[in-house]
Amino acid sequence: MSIYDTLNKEQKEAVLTTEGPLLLLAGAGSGKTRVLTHRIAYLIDQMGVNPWNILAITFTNKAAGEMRERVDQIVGFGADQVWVSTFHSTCVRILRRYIDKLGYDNHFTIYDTDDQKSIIKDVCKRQMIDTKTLKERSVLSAISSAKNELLSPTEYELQAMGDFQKKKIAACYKEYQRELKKSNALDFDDLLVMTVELLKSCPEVLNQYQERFRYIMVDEYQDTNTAQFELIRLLADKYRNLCVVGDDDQSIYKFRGANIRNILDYEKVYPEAKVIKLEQNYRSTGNILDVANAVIRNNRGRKEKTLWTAKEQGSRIHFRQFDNGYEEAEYISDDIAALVRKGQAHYGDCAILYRTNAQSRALEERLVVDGMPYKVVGGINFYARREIKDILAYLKTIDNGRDDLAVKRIINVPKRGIGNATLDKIQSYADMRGITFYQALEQMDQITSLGRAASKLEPFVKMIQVFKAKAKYYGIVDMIHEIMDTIDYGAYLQDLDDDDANDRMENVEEFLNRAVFYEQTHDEISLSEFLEEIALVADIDSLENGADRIVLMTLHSAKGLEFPCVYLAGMEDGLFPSYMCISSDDPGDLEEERRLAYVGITRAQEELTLTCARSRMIRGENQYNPVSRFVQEIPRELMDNTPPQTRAMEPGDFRPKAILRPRVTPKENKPYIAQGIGGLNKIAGITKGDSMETLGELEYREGDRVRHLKYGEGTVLQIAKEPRDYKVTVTFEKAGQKIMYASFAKLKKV
DNA sequence: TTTTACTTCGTTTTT
DNA sequence: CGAAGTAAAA
Repeated sequence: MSIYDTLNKEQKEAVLTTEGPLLLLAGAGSGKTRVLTHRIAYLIDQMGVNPWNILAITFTNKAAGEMRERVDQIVGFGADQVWVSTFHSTCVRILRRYIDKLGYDNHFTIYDTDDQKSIIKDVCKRQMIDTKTLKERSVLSAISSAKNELLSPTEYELQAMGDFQKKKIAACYKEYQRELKKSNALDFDDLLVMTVELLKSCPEVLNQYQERFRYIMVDEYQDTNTAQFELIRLLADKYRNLCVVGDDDQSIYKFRGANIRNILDYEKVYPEAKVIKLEQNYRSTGNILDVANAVIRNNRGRKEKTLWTAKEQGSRIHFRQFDNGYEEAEYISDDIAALVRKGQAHYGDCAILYRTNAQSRALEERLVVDGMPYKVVGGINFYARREIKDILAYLKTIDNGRDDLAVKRIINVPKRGIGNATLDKIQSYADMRGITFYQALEQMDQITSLGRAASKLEPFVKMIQVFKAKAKYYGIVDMIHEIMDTIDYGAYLQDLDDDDANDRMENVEEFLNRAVFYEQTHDEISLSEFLEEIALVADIDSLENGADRIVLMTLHSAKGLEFPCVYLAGMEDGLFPSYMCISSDDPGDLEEERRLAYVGITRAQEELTLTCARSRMIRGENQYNPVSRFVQEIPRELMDNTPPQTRAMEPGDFRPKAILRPRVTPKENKPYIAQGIGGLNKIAGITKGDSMETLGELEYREGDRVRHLKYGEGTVLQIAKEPRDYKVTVTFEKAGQKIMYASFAKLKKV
């Protein structure tokens, strides 16, 4: 009995088909990850393939991590040699080695969305673009789409002939790209574009990677865009051992450039391709599957397949309509509480999915009131938070002085009296000389126009130089401490907004934890590498498996996950499907939305509940929406409740009730912190289940002698109780007086 | 240069 | 409604 005997017929065939192009049409829950990992094992153990020659590509770090783990479990020897990674990390690894061939410095930085925005803002200003008619966001998304389609600025310009608007965008694209290059920076899309360009222009590099990656596997193939497709095609061109796995019914990233044709036309590009369909679902009950099939059936232009299950029919799915979003939230919260009470589920078995991130708020508020443990995935990215970005900008400046944006961000943080006027003077000097902003700073005595401002700049430059020198032998954690102490960041945060200071400090602490984790898990500590790993994290990556908490996330984030109990909230026409795509003239938009519904439904293993509200607060006003058309597509006999027919709104249909419920913001009263990214939900010294308000006792009092890791010994001058932490003032022998947070400072009584 | 008060605008979805 | 950006005042 081998590990391969546990596979069904189709799965087994997929595993044994090792040579040539292979398209795996894997329906939801059909065990595709299992097939992929077993296929890798089979290649290594049975076919004698060198693990070194295998590449497995996923979209998120989480997926990559899981695959890595499972491969490790079943492959006897050499599993760590298999290259398992995301598209973006793969590209970064290649570019770090060879991007100099494209005229970039191998030490490039990666710009995130915020960075992109500030660049494009500048560019638009210089191009004299009226941002009322042509918004920066649209320019940016046009550039992104162009890159996804591998269109260079010049090619885009050619295409724009005669189109006034497009010509403007083309000009922006060109200048935007020039700016990025000047800062030796790449945006997310560039990572792919540049890698493709590199492989196309350097045959010897291409050949090297073709030889290395003789067996290639791509997960979630339906979500690949043209650039990703081209990258894969190039790499696989020599040996043609390309196995792609995907489900056209789960293609939900068109807005991000995903090209559904990549999967639909796979057989045209690879005529010799073998196609295997995995249609047996191991995840959901028969009823849930029937619901999913009934909904997706309404889409045209899909590869025909019908999921089936050997599982029992299970209970009917649930449908409930409420007067407003608050009652919807209350119901879901109560329902989960009841399940848990009856012992039918754990919190961690339950997921609440919604269309837009904004919907999480009402749900969160309710869960907080009811004291339910939960965790929100998504929203504002952890690394996009102000306090984290500040520290990151310091690190980037120290690591790579060419990152103008980072330097400009921190030059007046904390306030040094350096304003826009000064910045502009330095920038124009830099432009004149063709040097970077930081280089201009270093030679500021040459900039005569600066006048008195120079005296404010000098200490800043000195400080960075000291940091740079220390960075040579300091670890990352030490470096962060050093920065924070030098600029007295805690005081700065408090000055900024006393209410938020605590939250922000917690985030900083979590950031430090990650730095510690990085140092512990890497033999060679490199600041650049650390910054790079951070740049490529997605929200979903943080979702840890073990925690017993209700998970809240968007339908998009939920792809690839499964839960015993799933709640789909906000099933209303206008919200889901969104108003945007109902009014769109492209019927494909609605189909994509329907696929999203399909993804949502197929996340459920046992119980599925659909909820909606008659009225809902959106953008500060009440909206009245009918029940989602996707609910109407579900046969009545599969539901425990009959949804009201969708019909046009008439006056007097709804009686909007005054909502008396006091609004509680999660911020003031949160048993579990709900923040963008996982792992965040711990506060030092407070274990899960504790309420934040029950502040632990401190082991020292005013007047006691204490020891600090960095400052050494001192005397506690004052302890002030704050909502979630103690603020301790200590006079240190060596370092002098410092004000710090107890949970952060980790003071020890002596 | 910094702070404050007022206006505007947005919601899909994110590696 | 709330965040974020802009104009005016200090």
